[in-house]
Amino acid sequence: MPELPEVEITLKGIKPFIKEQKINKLIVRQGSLRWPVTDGIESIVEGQTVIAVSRRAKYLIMQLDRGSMLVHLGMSGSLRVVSAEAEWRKHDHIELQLVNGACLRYHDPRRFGSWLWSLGEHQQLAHLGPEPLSTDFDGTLLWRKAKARKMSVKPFIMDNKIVVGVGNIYAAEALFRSGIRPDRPAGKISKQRYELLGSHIKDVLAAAIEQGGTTLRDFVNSSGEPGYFQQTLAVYGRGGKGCITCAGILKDIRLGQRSSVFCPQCQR
DNA sequence: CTTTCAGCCTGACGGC
DNA sequence: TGCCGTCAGGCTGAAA
Repeated sequence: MPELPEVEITLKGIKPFIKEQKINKLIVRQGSLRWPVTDGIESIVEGQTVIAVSRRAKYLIMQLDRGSMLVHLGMSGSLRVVSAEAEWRKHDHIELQLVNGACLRYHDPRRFGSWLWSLGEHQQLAHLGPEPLSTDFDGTLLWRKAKARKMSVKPFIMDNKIVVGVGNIYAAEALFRSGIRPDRPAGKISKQRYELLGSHIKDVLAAAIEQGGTTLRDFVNSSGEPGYFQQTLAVYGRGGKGCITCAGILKDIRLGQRSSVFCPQCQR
């Protein structure tokens, strides 16, 4: 499922094909996504040029001459560069055709993603926390924001107002690498341990980007290939199996309605 | 203010 | 074999 690394992989893959290219046509076959695709978006974007493509949190932003398209891959979405004649597959919902002949297909079985248009700033981007891979983010910031918070540390680091882009997979992995139990109250963790957690969040996200992202079921990059980081996962999806460090049995608990796997021996 | 939780959606999987 | 219930997950907005 696309988290920050998978969105970054997608960005890198699509950018060369669409940057500075003029839009020939946008086709919306299924506009019923997480939010309805902006009404009339097809005629709005036709003839405009893609000035820049970027990522903020798990959103992709395509900046046009006037206004921008905001794309979210939800949980099962992917964007692929295909040829103009490529067959439409089941769950291909949107196609962006460029004048240079490239086509971008948006595929999303669960339809939790979105594809929105706005002339100004998108509401979705208004109240986001810092980017985890930027210098704006570190363990000290986590420690400062965690003061007096009773929430468990795992849902805390997954809160977009604290830091963006840390989803269930990478939260679990970063906590394991840091030796911190996911259910420890956020406000009761030392500054020193937060420094460790902050750097492990950066490391695990950077490593996942290098491996092409994590593919559990749906994710493929813009060429249709899976990522390889799942081979590196120490705890996510391994509840009941042996810890890679101490061989103890990994525990699977629910925090904030999310499955949270950890090692009771290695994580305190 | 903080925290919790329903709802959106499809496909995979287990039990019967 | 097929039907049904459950789960997975990001994000929002309402409720507590």
